[in-house]
Amino acid sequence: MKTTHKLFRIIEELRDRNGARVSELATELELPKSTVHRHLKTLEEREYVMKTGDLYYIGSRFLYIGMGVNNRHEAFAQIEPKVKALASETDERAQFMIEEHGYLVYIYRETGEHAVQTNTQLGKRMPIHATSGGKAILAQLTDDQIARIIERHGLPKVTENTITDEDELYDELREIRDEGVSFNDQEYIEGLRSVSVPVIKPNGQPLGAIGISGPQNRFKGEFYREELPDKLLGVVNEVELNMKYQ
Amino acid sequence: MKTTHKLFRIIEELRDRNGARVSELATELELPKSTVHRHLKTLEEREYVMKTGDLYYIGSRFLYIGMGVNNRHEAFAQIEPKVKALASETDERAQFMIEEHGYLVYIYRETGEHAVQTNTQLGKRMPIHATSGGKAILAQLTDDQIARIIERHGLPKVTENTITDEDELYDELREIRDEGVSFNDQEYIEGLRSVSVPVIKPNGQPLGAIGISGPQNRFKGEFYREELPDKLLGVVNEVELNMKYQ
DNA sequence: CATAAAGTTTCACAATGTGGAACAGAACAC
DNA sequence: GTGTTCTGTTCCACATTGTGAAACTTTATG
Repeated sequence: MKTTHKLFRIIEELRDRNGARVSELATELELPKSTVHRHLKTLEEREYVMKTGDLYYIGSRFLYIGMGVNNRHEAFAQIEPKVKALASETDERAQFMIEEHGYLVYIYRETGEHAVQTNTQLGKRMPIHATSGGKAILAQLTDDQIARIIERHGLPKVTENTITDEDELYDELREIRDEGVSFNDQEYIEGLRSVSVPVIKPNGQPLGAIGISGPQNRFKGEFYREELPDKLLGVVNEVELNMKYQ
Repeated sequence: MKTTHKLFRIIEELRDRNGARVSELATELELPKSTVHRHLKTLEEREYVMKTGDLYYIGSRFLYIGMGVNNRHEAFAQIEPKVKALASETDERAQFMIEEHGYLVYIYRETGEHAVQTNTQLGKRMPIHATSGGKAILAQLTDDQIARIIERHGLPKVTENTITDEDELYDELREIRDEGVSFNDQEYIEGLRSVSVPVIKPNGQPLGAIGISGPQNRFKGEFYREELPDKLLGVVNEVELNMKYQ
């Protein structure tokens, strides 16, 4: 459907700017002004876009639709407060992530008070093999499913530590499956480490992962290898039990 | 654009369910199965929708687009941590709201630890005349702008206390303009009170409002009438100064 | 194993979106 | 003030694109 593809190209371009004018979008997307104008007008009519003067902005209607991801599973509702609690207990960044279309996506994210930070990253996609949450989820999938994701996205190198070898990845996933915990040692950002634990549905399929991330100078030794994993395993265990017997 | 309208009807219906099948949407929206199917397939191709089995779900791509509202103004970035701080200081619910298409919309919302609550309401629209934030923003608009909003949405009664009379509303708005603070005494939900202060851009136009809400048994006396307004005015003043001299 | 109900594919048709061009309005320079 | 050059907006003939009934396939149900 070409009309729909054009529509989303416009929406995506609009999202990444802070306010855009018709002709700006038209030249950028190589579409006639009249076409862009018609699409924006329809979006405005539906209240998915806001216009002030000649500038168009993404409307909060998208935020409302986006919050619909919380309807995907009842367990999401109980996970959010648990993520908040983790963040305030550890004063580090805690997050809940899911896999979607072969990416890792942030659904909730909370940072301890001492490093207050924005929610801006919600909905952001990450390369699944370069994150602890992503590996935690991958480890719960069948070899077939894993292979399909690798085929689709490859194993692009992000930092020196990123796992780019397929066999190495499978080895690590086996380890994660055994331990129940996934670590990330600067595989996505230099100096950043993280721990994640997969949340598994009663049917055995992964729902997502809960994780904590922080700088390598704090994330080391027993705290990193024992304390944080234990904390996460406790929380996830609680979530999984509630899913079974609610 | 009929295609786009159909598309968003499908998206909106999908958002309000937890997982929907093609025929379910088709009968609900009175559209042929094949049409719904084609739209969903395009959405899935663009990764705006997720399919597991025969169930379709809203994809996190919408969340990503929705977070684009934060690009609307640089000041949003500094407001979020301030809202968090307000929530943890008061242990009540603090929020940042804007006006859009004549509605009041939640952009950030944080609740103190003792009443941990979800973000689910982000992007939700409220009747502008029945909220303290809405009235705070309205008070900053011209009579013309106010009239246009009232004409569009009316002044529907939500509770016994809702302002449904136009003159009464204008009186209250004048008072808010004088005091710089807006109160809501159970005009939207019985037993719920709130205080809001408008955030005004250097050009005199309102950016939005920051507010705190809570139950009437705690929100009374000096705390409600003096302490909370003072706290909010302090925060908003800081934000407004930063906007001027950044 | 038969029946029903769902998802998917197909295709002829026309309704719908397209985009060039013309028009209107604002900003700017001279 | 006037001409120029940007915008955004409107128009319309055209054909491309989306439509939906029907056929087909797959999955669930009795």
